[in-house]
Amino acid sequence: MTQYKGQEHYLVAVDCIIFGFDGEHLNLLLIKRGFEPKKNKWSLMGGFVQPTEDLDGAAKRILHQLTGLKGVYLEQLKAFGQPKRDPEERTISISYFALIDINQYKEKISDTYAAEWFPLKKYPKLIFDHDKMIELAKGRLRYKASLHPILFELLPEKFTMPQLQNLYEDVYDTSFDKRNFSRKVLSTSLLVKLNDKDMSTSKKGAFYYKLNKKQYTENFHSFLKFIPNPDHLL
Amino acid sequence: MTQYKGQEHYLVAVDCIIFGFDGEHLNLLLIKRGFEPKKNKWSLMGGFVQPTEDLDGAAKRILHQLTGLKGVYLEQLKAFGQPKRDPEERTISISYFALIDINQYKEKISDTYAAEWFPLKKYPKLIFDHDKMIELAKGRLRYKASLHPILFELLPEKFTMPQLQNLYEDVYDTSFDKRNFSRKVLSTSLLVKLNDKDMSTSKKGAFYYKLNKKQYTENFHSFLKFIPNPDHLL
DNA sequence: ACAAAAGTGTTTAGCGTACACCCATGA
DNA sequence: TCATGGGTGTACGCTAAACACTTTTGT
Repeated sequence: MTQYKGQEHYLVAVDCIIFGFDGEHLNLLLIKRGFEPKKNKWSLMGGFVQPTEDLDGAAKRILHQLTGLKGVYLEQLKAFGQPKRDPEERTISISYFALIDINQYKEKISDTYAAEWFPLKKYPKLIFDHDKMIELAKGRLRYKASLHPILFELLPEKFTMPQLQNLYEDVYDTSFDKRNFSRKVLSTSLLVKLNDKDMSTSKKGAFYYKLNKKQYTENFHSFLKFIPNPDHLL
Repeated sequence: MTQYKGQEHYLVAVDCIIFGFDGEHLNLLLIKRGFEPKKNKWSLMGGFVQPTEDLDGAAKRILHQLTGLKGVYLEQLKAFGQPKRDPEERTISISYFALIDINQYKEKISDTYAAEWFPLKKYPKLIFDHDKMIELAKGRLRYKASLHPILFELLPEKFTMPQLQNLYEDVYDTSFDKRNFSRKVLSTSLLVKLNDKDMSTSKKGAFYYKLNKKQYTENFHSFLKFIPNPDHLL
C-alpha cells in the first residue's frame, strides 16, 4: 500500500485564460514568456504555486500581477498533467479562466509583462498545451454562458442592450432576434434601466443598463434561456 | 520574473469519489486508509501520480486497483491545494468522480483495501478535505444529471423504468409523476425496450430497457429536461 | 377477489419563436 | 429629408405539467 516516502514531487503551476470583450469581439490576453524554455514565445499568464498560498490564491495573485485587478471573476477550469507537457521539468498546471472588463485592464496595464490582446478567433501559437487550455476554456465559457449570466462579467458597469447582444452573438458566432433577446433578458430582472444613453454608436442613442447585483448574485445558479438552440452551438 | 530554479515541489495525488446505485439509494465507496497519517480512518480511494502517467491515467489506475473495473465513467472534478490539507506534507490532490454499476463492483471486489459502500446521505467523517470533495461531487452530479443522461452510468445493462425513476428521485430527493417521467425519457429515444420483464419487485413485472448506445454517445451533450424545476434542486 | 405495482392519454396553460413597423436623431 | 441604428407588440404552435384509471398477476 502506498506511502509518502519515495514518491516523486512535481512543480505545480497555475495558468490563467483571461477573456475580455472590446465591444466587437471576445479577446484573449496573452504574454510573451520572459524566461527559458520558450523565452519570447506567446503564452498564457502563469506562475508556480507558492508554499503559503492555495490554488485560488495563486490564480488571484497571478491575475493581479498582470492586470492590477482584484475581485475578478475567476474559475478553476482543469488540471493538466501530461508528463512531458513542460519539456523542462514535469509540471502539473491548474488552469483558471478569468472574465474581465477590458476597459479596467487598460487603465491598470502592467508593463512588466509584454502582454497583448488577441481576438479569440485568431490567436498565435502558444507554448506547451496552452492552446488546449484555451479551447477548453472557450467551450466552458459557451457552455456556462448558455445557462448562467456569466457574460455580464465582461461588460463595464454601464452597457447597452445592443452591446450585450453583440457579446452573446460573438460568443456563439451567430445572431439573435433583438426583440426576443431583449425581452428574455429583461424578463429576468437582472438589469436596471438607466436614464442616460450611449450616443456613440447611433444617432438615436441606446439606453444604458446596469446589473441588478442582488438579483445577479442570488439567482446566479438559476438556469437561463437566452440562447435559442444551445445544443448545436456548444 | 519567475524561473524554475528554487521553486518548491509538491506531492500530487488523485482522489476518487465513487458513486454507485443499489436500486434504492445513491452510495459512496470508501476505504479504510492503510497508512499513516490517519491510518484506519475512512477516506476516499486515492494515490500519488506516478512519473510516467498523466492525471486521467492515475485516476483510472486507482479506480482499477480498487474495483477491478475498466472503462468506467470518470470525470475530473477539481484540484484541491490548501497548503495544510494533508498535515504530513503539502499535497495537491486532483479529485475525480466515477459512476459505476454497483453490481459489477460486487463481482470484482478487491480485498486489499477495506472498502465499504455508504449511503450518500449518511457517510462517516473522512480524512483531510475529503468531505468537501464529496459535497462538491454531489453537487456536480446533480447539476450534470439535470442536463445530460449521465445517471445511466450507474445502472446495469438492463433496467426498468421504475428503477430509473427511483434513481432520479433519490439523486434529487424528490418525486416525479411517472407518466410525465417515462414519456420524457422515452421521447429522447435513448432507450430500447426489451421483451423480458423484471418480476422481482411486482406481480405484474416491469419491462426491461437498455441504453441505445449510439443515441447516447452521439447526443450526450444535448440538453435534456427530465427534471421539472432543477433550479431549486441543485 | 383483492392488493400492489406497472402502464398508459388527454387537457390546458405558459413559454418560446417568428415576424415588421415606428422612433429619434445627426448629417 | 433621409439614412442609421434603437426600440417595441402580437399571434401561433409546441412543450411541459397536472391529473386518474386500467392492467396484470401472485396470494
